[in-house]
Amino acid sequence: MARKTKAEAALTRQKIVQCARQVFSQAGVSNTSMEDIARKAKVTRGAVYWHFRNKSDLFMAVRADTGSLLQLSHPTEKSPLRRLELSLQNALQRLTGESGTQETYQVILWKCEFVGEFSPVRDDLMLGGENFVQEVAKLYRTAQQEGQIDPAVDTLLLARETFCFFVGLLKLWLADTAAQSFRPQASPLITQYLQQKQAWGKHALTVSRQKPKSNS
Amino acid sequence: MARKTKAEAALTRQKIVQCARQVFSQAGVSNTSMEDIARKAKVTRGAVYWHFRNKSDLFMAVRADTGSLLQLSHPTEKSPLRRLELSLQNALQRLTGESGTQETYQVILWKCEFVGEFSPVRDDLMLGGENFVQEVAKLYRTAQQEGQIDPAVDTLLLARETFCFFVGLLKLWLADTAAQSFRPQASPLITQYLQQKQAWGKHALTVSRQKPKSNS
DNA sequence: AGATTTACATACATGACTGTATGTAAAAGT
DNA sequence: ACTTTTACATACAGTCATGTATGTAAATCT
Repeated sequence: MARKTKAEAALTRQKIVQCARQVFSQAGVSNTSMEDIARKAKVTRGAVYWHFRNKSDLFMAVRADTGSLLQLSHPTEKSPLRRLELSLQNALQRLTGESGTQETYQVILWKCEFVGEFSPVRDDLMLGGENFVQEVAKLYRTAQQEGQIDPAVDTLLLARETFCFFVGLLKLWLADTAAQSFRPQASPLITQYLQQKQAWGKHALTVSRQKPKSNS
Repeated sequence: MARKTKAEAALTRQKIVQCARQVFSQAGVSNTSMEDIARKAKVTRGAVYWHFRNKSDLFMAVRADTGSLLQLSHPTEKSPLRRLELSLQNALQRLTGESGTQETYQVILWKCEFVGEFSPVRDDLMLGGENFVQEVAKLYRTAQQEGQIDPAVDTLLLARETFCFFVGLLKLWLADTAAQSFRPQASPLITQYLQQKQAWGKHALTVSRQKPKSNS
């Protein structure tokens, strides 16, 4: 019952966040009470309410504690399409390797209702998504300039398509909790998806070498 | 207070389902009480509990009352890729036109926690998805045989990709409740997505007419 | 060293929400 | 015509979760 030092307090706070994430991902956000979390963290509700105003506040902390999957990695890679693929594959690997990340996205995509106090979270997610789309669009533009993808396609639209694809992929990957049917296919899915994008490049090279196109 | 005839009872049941769907889509499943639904349907909880065992039972009824978006339409269309596009576009149109359909999918994709009694629903959704994937894979196979898409790609994997794309599209479409940013782009997104698939066909034709490939 | 704040644990008040039990009048069966 | 269901409305009991108020001992401040 001795009062904790500042560092110890930070630790219990961190533990509460971790346990909240776990319980959320198992029982869903609405279904877990503050006491469920407290019990798992081996504290009382008093501790939880001291660190967080309410459940949605705690939920925000859980999110803030988790890194975003939707960001480009491998900045040294020079091929834009290859870099995008590595980023997506890396996201999958993080999902597999980092249990906390997997739990958080499990909550976000299957175990949470974006209503009331949680609506801002959805908007925030969409904002992050739009950010990702813009960065991917840049990649696609340079790839287009390098003649790797069809100059006819709208790169911004293409980036949105990729975003849709990846959101769906994440959702289905997380749905396959038994890791039986979908998860093994996820990585080849990404590979083939991006191979198609540059498939044009191969054919276009063959074509343009024999018959240059006129600008439209 | 007069007892209702069988037909009238069926009507109140239907009304309860409709109101449940509306309230679910606005407040989320966990956040709505049986009385919320009863009030909206202008009955008491007694009526609701007479027709449905509990909330999850009512939720199943709401789902059963809604047609699936994930099915091929336009069976007369002979071009497989065109048929797929028409099906996806049709799904979007139904989402826009049929308020009940939109509400149900709003619930499924943003306002529901697939936990406990609701876990079977997720599995059922995935099953329906796998069914859709198989049908789309058939379309892709015939398209491939007709030389419309790259013979190198795995059509089953391609169908899963399309499923991912569409799931993500649905989710993002539904997130844009203001119908401002994403929804206007959804239809062109589908169009461009499927145009890319047959882009290979065009180039391949050009190439093969000038320089026939050898079989590998 | 004393005063003050911190980091909780404990206790309390309150309010949903659920499920069931009971009542009831009319419809449906015979 | 009489009995039995039906289709609810009403009433009741009980659980559970929330938020706050209070207590407290030690850490931190001055």
